[in-house]
Amino acid sequence: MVKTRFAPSPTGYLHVGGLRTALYSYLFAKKHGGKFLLRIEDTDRERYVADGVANILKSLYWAGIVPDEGVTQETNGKTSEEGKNGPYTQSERLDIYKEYSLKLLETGHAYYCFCTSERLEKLRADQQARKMPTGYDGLCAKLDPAESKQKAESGEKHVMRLKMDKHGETVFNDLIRGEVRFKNELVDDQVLIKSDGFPTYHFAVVVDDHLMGITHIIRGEEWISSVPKHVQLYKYFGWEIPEMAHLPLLLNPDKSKLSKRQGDVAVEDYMKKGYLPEALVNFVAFLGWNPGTEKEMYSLEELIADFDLSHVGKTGGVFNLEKLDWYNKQYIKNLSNAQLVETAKPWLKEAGIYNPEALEKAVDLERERITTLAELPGAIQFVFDLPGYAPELLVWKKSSIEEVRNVLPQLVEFYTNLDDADFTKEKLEEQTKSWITEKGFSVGSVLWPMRVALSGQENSPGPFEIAAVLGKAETTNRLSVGLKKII
RNA sequence: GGUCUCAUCGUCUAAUGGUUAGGACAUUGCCCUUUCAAGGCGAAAAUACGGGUUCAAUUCCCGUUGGGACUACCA
Repeated sequence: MVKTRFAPSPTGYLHVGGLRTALYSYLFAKKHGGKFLLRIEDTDRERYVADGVANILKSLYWAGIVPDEGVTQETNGKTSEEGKNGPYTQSERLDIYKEYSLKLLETGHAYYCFCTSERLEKLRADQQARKMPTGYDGLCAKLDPAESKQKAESGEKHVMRLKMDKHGETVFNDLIRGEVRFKNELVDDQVLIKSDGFPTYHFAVVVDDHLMGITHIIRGEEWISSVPKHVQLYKYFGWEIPEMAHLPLLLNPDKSKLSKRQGDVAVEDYMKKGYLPEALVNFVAFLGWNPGTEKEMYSLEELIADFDLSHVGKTGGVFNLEKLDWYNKQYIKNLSNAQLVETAKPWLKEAGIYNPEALEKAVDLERERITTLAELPGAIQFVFDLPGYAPELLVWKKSSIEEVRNVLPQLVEFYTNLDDADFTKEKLEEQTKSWITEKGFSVGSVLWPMRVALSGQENSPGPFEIAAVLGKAETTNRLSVGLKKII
């Protein structure tokens, strides 16, 4: 059975690139009827952020990417675990790494290293100065194993390194790039266990992926050059090597690796700005993948059905905000009024205008005009509070103030005589337009001042839609307010 | 510097030997129209360069150039 995993480090937030990696892993697993696992790689104590895990989980669940196994989130938001291969947080698996590292030591595939960071730095500086490839020189590999074991056990500060077999080359088949080969002589004797007793990524990832039964490793391209070390480890342990797929990176507009410096990279940022999860997921899925057809609106379910690693491209994709905006607009447009009010609840509440009943109609006025949910309260504000506006705004460019003075009182009178039941968009439009014809006015000379009087804005939805939302009393009231401004 | 890797409109991409090189976003023209949106119909816009292979190269091979990743007791 297919089993994939996403293994983030809790360094603060979920990066949009991470979201895409998680999404592809999730889609691939679901597509093949398999399982998607979430593991937390917190072996770097210096970069650890306290609520990092909760944060990542929150973003993932928001996007609809729910793990079948590993670290999960309960409905109350609490973090928990699911599955029999745990613990799924690396800092809780230290004894496991120790056990396996000792096995490597016994078989002579690893060795203790007592080199100081000063020596390592100097070594590297020398190599760089001589324009040589950098890497550990293997000094401690020459130590007598028994002696070195005693030294380590007596408490001398040490790390454990992989004794890399430098002969030949490592060849593997990447599901996205095809055959990739590395000369083993250039592969470093990677540190496996750090001096603080924690494993490095390279060691933990191999042990965990094997123990947790991962069949397909889908991860970012930045890992491709460390594959030889991992392959070596698999071979030393006699384990089966999982399939691997290295995804191209997400890029800034200037084509550099997507970074915080050039815009928002946290999923949380987009959440807060009022992007819908469906839009972000759809957008991010298409950054590097396409179905090979011209369909581009995809729900998560549809993605699962059509996703295919063979349609994942090899080139890095620029994170293009304009396209994301377009997707967001599409998804907002497709929401029902009730759904729109509900999904925009946090922003409406913050603006102090959350009231489902009153909002359902109002929200419909602006749905095609907003890009994000965060814009909604500001956009419909005029429905509740008529903004102040300059009297001149009431005059249409092809009309005159005299004409407004003539038209507006008659319009107020006309609307005063209508029934409340006439205040629907359709009826209002029909009746008003025939009234305009009857009176011999030009359409714009009536509708422009009407719209401005009702919205207080230069740009707004159409006058009939607004009037229908406002109702008879408020409509005639606002019309009268406008009239007073120009008398 | 070394290793790996990538290269189609501004951006995301389709086309895996034969197409007027297709679509989407963005840009832009027109229509609709009381404004802004939305919508409809158009336009402009790409195979990095140089060699091969082939009757035929976006497509296969080599080189050049350019980009990116990695090169930590970070992931």
